[in-house]
Amino acid sequence: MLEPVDKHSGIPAYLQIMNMIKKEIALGNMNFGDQLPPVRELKRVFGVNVNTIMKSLEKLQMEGIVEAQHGVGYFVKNSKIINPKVVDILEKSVEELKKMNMDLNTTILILEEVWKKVE
Amino acid sequence: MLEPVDKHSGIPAYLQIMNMIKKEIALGNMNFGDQLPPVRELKRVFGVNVNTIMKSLEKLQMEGIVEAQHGVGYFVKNSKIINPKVVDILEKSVEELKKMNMDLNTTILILEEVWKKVE
DNA sequence: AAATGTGTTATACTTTTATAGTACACTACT
DNA sequence: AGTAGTGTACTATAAAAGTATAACACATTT
Repeated sequence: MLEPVDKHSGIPAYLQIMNMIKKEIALGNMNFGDQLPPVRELKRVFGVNVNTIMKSLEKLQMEGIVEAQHGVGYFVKNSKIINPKVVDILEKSVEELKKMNMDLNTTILILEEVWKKVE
Repeated sequence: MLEPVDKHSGIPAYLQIMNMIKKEIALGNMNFGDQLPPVRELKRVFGVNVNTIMKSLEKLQMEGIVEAQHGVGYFVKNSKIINPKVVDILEKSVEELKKMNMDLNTTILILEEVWKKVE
């Protein structure tokens, strides 16, 4: 689930953290009302400084995805779980793409391009 | 094709530039042996400084995707064009995903997760 | 030889990202 | 009241990313 940040990816740590938390919520591993691990725990899990955690959480709060309660903790505010069918669709596509020796990065690049054009 | 960098995305400019060039090559819009636009032109197109362009091109060169020729230009060295079927697969998936009101960012998050698990 | 177009390098500066450490404030519980 | 667990705020420091500007070096054309 929550893994240490990749410090060599070039992507800012706070963005990676935001994305991992968003992913957990989208996949239903964290649900509305759930309490997030304490900032000191998150700091340990992600392997970054408290300030970096704070920046991620503050941004997530601005996006309305989590909510802070002083002295208590952070809570999931967003209830938008994705349709399980989404995972099915992607699994089938990924199976085919892997057979064609596609790598993840290139796939994402093409996906972004296709996304602009479709519809 | 080549668009100005998004300075508010949080993704470093040199990474965005690398990705756009990789995409052009993967889609077959740039082919083996083709000359890239001059650095001063790229600077104009992407809306960044020459040094940022140089950083992107040097990294692409290290990855074996382009090659520099001093005083002449940069050339595409990589010939790996993707199978057009890849675009077909993704187009169909994107159509369905858009019907379910999925957004691009969430889709990419789930895709990364699915990529790890499949096969 | 000169001019032009190309890549290359250097310097100084600003902003963003991240680390580290410390202290403070609020809540829940006994 | 006290204490443990939580978030919050502040300062200082450093590293990375990007900008602005200028000069330099190589290749091609005239």
